[in-house]
Amino acid sequence: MVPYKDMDDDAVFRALADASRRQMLDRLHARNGQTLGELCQGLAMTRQAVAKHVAILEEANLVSSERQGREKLHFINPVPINAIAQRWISKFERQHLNALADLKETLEGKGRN
Amino acid sequence: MVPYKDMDDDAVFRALADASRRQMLDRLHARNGQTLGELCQGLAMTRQAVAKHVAILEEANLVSSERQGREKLHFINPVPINAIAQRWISKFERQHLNALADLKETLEGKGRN
DNA sequence: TTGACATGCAACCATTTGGTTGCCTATAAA
DNA sequence: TTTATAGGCAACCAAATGGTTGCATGTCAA
Repeated sequence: MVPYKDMDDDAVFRALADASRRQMLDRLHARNGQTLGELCQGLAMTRQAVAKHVAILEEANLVSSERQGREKLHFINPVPINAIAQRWISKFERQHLNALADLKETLEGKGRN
Repeated sequence: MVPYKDMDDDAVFRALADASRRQMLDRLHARNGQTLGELCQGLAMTRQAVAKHVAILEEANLVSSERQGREKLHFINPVPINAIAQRWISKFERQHLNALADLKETLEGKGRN
């Protein structure tokens, strides 16, 4: 509803704070549309614990899901991560920004030669 | 000691999970080298609570500090945030990467004209 | 229809987290 | 040498977090 505010950031940052949840995002990134059962594999915890993590990822809008028959498919949503990277992290990222600026300047300089 | 591993990521992500700590980083970004007392101003919590947050930021290597007389000056360290942005978030950031690649290609194309 | 499978829901538990208060130490200033 | 200021340390507390177990529900297949 409300456009991106700091509260949304908070949910995303907190969702990303747990290594198991980051691993789930990794695995969804490797193969999108996995079921809850598939996400459970390789994680040393019960299915219910995984379901809770997934719920937190969904609340942060990092994962969306779709019920298909008796299965629930999960899809990663890169938008909130993008938003954080662009609006928050890039503030602290002088090196990257400067490197990009330098690259642009260098190449534009070449263009004018 | 050990180069950047996932355990380091974990400390950084968890340090970033708290809104008060992100605010402290914001404020250090706005003006570097603040004392503990200065960092306390405007935060609705005791100095001791702020000191704990600072300790967490220091353990995550996001902030370094230097004792100067009876004051302790705090400095933001952008390296871990850079590292996360580049190694972890950019994986999910197709748009940004593509935009950067496009820019590079465009400008290099100009250079060859 | 009956059984197996995928998921949901709720109660419960231990540990971590974010905060407090109280007191101590060190340095600067009067 | 007092006194005020900046910070450190430790005990304590409530709430959030990450996990469990037990059971219920919905759907596919034999």
